[in-house]
Amino acid sequence: MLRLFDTVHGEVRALRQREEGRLTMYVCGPTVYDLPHLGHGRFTLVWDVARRWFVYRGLQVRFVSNITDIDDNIIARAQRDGVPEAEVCATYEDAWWRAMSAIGVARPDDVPHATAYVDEMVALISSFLERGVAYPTSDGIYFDVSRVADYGLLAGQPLDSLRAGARVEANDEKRSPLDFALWKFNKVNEPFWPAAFGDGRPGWHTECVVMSLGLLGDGFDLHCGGFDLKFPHHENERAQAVAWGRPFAQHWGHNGWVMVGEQKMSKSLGNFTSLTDMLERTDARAYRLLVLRSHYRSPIEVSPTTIADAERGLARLDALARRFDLPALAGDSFVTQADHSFSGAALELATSVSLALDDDLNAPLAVAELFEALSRANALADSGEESEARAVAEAIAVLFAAMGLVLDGASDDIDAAAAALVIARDQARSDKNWAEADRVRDELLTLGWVVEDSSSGTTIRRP
RNA sequence: GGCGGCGUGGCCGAGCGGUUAGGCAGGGGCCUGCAAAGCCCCGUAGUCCGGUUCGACUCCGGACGCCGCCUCCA
Repeated sequence: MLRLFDTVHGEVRALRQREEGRLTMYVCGPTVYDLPHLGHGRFTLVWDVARRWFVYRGLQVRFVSNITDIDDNIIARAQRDGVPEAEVCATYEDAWWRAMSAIGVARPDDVPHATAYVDEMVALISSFLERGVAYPTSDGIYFDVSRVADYGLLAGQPLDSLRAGARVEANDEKRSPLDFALWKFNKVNEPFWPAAFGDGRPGWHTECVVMSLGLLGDGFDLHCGGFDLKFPHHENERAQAVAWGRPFAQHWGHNGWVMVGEQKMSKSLGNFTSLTDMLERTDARAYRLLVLRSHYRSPIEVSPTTIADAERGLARLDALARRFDLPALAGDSFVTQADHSFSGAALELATSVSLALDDDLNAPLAVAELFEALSRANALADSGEESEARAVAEAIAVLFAAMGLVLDGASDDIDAAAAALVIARDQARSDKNWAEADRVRDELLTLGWVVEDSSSGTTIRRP
């Protein structure tokens, strides 16, 4: 049984499905006004792993994640760069999908764009105004949080204590500092949509509630995002759903953030590294492995040291794939356990990995077991037990693929010159001409190849 | 001030009331002509102070330290 920590109840509990065998999940996506950073990489990887694992375990998953393409930050960026808002969105949405593709995050089943749902948002806000749940001020329409009895459910504290902690509010027209903008009236030179209550643009919290309920329907199963979205974003989405009279997400999942030194990586602190930059100097799979090696609810340290650490681990996995000539699985497609049957040691491995991941996505434990199995597979092969070894190695590849990590055992393209050197070295070795063999090896190393000998002769590969 | 989380060996990072986490780095060994890759062995950690217990890294209490949310943020 799949179990997952639920933020509302503060405990790991069964992940139920509204409809048996089908899981509906919504993950809050990015606002496209800048390059994605490592934090975006982490949350997308975490929930991509979750999605893939649920699919592996036999669920039919409908995964929805939005693109926020209207927002104050986008307007500010457009004005700064002197280009239309739509161009800012197009540029950074493109960068987003490139990065997602690079880190192997599968495309959501649906990618709603906020601007395509403005009519629905306007209708919802009108109904809130009619019922007195929302009220206008000089700059927009606000939601009256006092109208939702259990406001603060996700924050884990009652309205009063939230209000007590609220920082000084610039807008004294708001009835409560916690009231949030459903709609912002446009200023000069700002994009707007027409509305009876005043032209303008929707607030962020309204976008997600309309899109998630619109695509997944009442009482969908799982709503995810970073911990920092818990409050106020998710709280406010939920408040609107309550006021709307529609059952909302049944289970809430939140992931931990990326730390830089002792601080959270964030836009406001400016201490972020863009995912795009990192991918230029790192195998994207190393970042996935790094993410998998800590629990999704814990903060992760991303530094040159931890990335290098993951890269070396990855190198061992790839070496296994080369040794057993394992096929590359996953990537754009999903792996399901129904497509694989294991027995013996491979079955034991699959079982313990499943137990780990079924229990609140304990990927670090699963990875530990897989690395243990990696040593076992090599040891079996070293002692000549080829078929046993192969069975374990294949299971390792399948189980990593179930978490979206593709092992790369492909051989590199070897040019004619290098191929000739390999032949020369094999000749020298069989002649026991060690000086010549070493000279040829040095030459290969100089050309950037890693040289490995085996009983069947010299093999070379790129580092 | 309110709420939540964390403190594990050189580094990263899990589970568990008593039996090995795992990875990286380091040391020793096997294999190898020498390497590389691979395998085996090794350090035997748990912020501090109390308590519960036959026994605590694991439960309870306290102290200290750190991080986060309460404002846009994944």
